[in-house]
Amino acid sequence: MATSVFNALGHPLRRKVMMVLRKGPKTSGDLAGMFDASWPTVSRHLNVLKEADLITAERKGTSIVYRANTSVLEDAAAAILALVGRDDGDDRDDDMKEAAE
Amino acid sequence: MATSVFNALGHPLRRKVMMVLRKGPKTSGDLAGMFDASWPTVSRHLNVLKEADLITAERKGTSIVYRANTSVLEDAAAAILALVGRDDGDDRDDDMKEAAE
DNA sequence: ATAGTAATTAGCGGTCAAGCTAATTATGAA
DNA sequence: TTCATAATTAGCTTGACCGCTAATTACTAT
Repeated sequence: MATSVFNALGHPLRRKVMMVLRKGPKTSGDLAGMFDASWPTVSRHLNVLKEADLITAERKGTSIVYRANTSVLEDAAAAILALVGRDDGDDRDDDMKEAAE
Repeated sequence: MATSVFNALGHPLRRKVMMVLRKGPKTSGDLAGMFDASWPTVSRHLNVLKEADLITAERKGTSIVYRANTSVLEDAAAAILALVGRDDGDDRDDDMKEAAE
């Protein structure tokens, strides 16, 4: 869960998409036109963001409108802050060997 | 810069290392013993975190002590919050086609 | 049905991340 | 020096990611 969010944000173009989207919804074509990458490439980046639940897609006639899902971004920020100091205890202890205390 | 931080946090084991390290410094051996992964594997994960400046390494006799670099985590959280709403204007507009307004 | 536009999916080549074992460096002790 | 321990680096395989072009799906309009 957190993994997919961080990985999604781990690409500059995808962060830029989030920056654009937080100002308002945009269609795939709008976004594809904003970057140097080809349309299919942008489309796949959008899919990565969607899989991470960072954006939502809604068909609007012939276009598909994308919107930022700010609550997930807030969750991600909270997860980092948990790493910093305050223990909000996310992150399951899988593949941990023992109690690690 | 932000890319390396997000990618570093994009692996569960590395987030767990950060969770452990924020409670206090640990040697590579300590950390290697906590996870199911082999020692070299853990070592490389530590290196990824170090490259992202999320941790620091200091030789202490025969061991190497790792410490969390909380300020970088705070920066990462700030970067996400910038994505959420407040415009602290990180993230350079590389590979952007135009003004995108 | 046909044509046109919007967007994704398929497929390809190249690169990079992740895991392992084995080999190597580095330090400390005898 | 020699031995033992700590940790990384080297080498390998597997699988995922990134970017492209070409092909395909989805919808609108005529």
